[in-house]
Amino acid sequence: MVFKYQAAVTLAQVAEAAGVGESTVSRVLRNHGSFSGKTRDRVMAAVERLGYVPNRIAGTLASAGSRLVAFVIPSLSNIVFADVLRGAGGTLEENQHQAVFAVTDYDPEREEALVASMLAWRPTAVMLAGYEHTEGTVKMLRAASCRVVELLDVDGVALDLAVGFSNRAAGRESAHFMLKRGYRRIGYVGHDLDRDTRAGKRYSSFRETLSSDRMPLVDQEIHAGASSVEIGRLGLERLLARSPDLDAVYFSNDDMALGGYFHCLARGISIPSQLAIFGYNGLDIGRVTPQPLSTIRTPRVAIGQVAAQLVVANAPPQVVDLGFQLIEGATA
Amino acid sequence: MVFKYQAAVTLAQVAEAAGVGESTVSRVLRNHGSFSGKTRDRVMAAVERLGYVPNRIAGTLASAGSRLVAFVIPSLSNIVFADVLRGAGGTLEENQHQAVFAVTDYDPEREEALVASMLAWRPTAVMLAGYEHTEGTVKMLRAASCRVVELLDVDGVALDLAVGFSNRAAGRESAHFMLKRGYRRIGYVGHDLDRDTRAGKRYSSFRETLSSDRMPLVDQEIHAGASSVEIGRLGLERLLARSPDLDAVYFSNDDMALGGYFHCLARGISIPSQLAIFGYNGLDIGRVTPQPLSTIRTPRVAIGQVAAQLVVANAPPQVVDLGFQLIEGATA
DNA sequence: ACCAATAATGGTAGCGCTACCATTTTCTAT
DNA sequence: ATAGAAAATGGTAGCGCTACCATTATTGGT
Repeated sequence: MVFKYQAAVTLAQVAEAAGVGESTVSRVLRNHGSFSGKTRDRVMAAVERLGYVPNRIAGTLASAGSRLVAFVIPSLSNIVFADVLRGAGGTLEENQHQAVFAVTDYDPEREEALVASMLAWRPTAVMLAGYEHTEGTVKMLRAASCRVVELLDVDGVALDLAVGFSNRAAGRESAHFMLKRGYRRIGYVGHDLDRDTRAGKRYSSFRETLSSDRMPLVDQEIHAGASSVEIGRLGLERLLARSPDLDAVYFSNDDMALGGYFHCLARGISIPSQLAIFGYNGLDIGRVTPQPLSTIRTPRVAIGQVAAQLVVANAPPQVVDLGFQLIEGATA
Repeated sequence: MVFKYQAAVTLAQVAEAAGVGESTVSRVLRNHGSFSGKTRDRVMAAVERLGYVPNRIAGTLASAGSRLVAFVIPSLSNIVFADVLRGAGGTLEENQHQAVFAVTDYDPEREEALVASMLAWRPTAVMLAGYEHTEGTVKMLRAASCRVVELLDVDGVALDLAVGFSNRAAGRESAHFMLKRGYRRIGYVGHDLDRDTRAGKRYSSFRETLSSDRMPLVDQEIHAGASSVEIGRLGLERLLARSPDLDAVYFSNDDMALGGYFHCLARGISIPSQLAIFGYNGLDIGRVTPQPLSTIRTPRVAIGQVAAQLVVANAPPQVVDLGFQLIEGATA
């Protein structure tokens, strides 16, 4: 048993009902070209009466642009991408574009497959996270007649447009901050660095900065899977079991850091005197904890907005570095 | 200056290059109908060589279904909808469907506009949050030849398909639980109930249950805007300033409850002996706090999965109640 | 070797719309 | 009034693909 409710009304039927030509209906509906007020009323009345909804599939095929913007992002659970989407969403909508998305789960092969499937919709632009893509993905995107925006990173060579900030600089500044505060036995708790390449860039840059200041990373605990509050808590527990004398820990992001923070609360480890905690992202929740989380705030919503603006304005290829802000909270 | 990279390759060009007819290429690409192995190799070689990407706009217009599923959701920042999308995403992808989405910001008028714009893509299905829609939205959806799924609620009359649980039952069970635990002076901290109608249903049902047990709600603090950890903290602070003798507070969701929890931690209010806290949603973070949050866990990912399955299977109209689970944490 | 199945292939009419051009109607200035 | 410009409208060829039908090549059973 199949559930189809009724055949869709077509523009031709509206034209017939309104007693005008198809092109007239099209002009009225798009408010493009000239037509009289009387005609417009007749057309709109027919549209209303028949419940006509334009078919954008046909419209797109007949004209040029799809006004579709494809987002191929690693995860939806990660608030970072939700924020970027939110930022872009508003701007796109104001400019009559529509967002389509697909989730890669941080898998480059899936990204390639999803980009291919997105390109089949002939989007105005494809938005991706970061610079690390498979060869196949890059080839397709180069060949495609659409804009490409790489988000949340500027450390590398962009395909076309890029909007983000430097993850390497974020790692470096975090390290400088912690050293300046006098922490000497620093550890790291992180998640899957191979897949989340931006976290990997922060990590290596953090680590290198410590080393070049002759204060190398004492110990680290890296979980193979995705980041989460729970994994952050567990990671810190394990790290401290091995290296109880750490005086500070750098986390791969705020979710992880929050887990570490909760672990300290539960175990009565006083922050930051016994152990300092530093995160990354600047999530809202980190501002409301009893002690505000020391972290780096990233302009996620703005990244989405700027990316969308560049696309709708068809701006020339460029890299926009929106920077970040170090938040001196109470945990480090 | 306009940036177009190259005109897209068409199926006709592939046919030409492979030395076969257009229909043969189409059959090979869709692996539908019959063709010889030799032909398939020739076609695939040409596809590869030219970098052909099928145009699904054209394909959809020529055939029937768009294989597009439209999500019109209130918010992306709210993890609830991200979870639902994640649940649906996998199933849809396995069945070669694509998710398109738009965000209403809990505004019914925006929902109406967005539904209209989504219907223009002739989606296979439209997924909405809850039962409360404008008259215009309902009219459009009834007239549309696509499936409609209302998510996250089953208290009401569904347009077509519905997948969720009873928010009224959730409010009722929360009240029963708190009464059973012996709390007598119960308060409520919530957010915008007019817009988030599901939170409104939980609230009124919670309140009625208390009243019918002759233990009416003592005080409440309701914030006009969206929910957040910060607003939860602030709400509890204000509520306690007015009614310091409360022994338990019910929050409109876990984000809000977490804010309340942090407030208590910061003020040294011991939980649950001095004040009990009860949330709603069963967010992961609530399990990792020093004291696990008492709350109701909702099957968000499963709701997305089931919704997607019903749509791809073109199941008959039905309401699926996936229930919820009361979590006896340590905060109430 | 011969006929019926069956497999493989090509041609082509739309899908519903927009872009473009041709035509008709209305307006404006003399 | 009347030419000339401007506004309003209609007709129709595609956009790139798929569904359908017609045609040709191949197969197997006798």
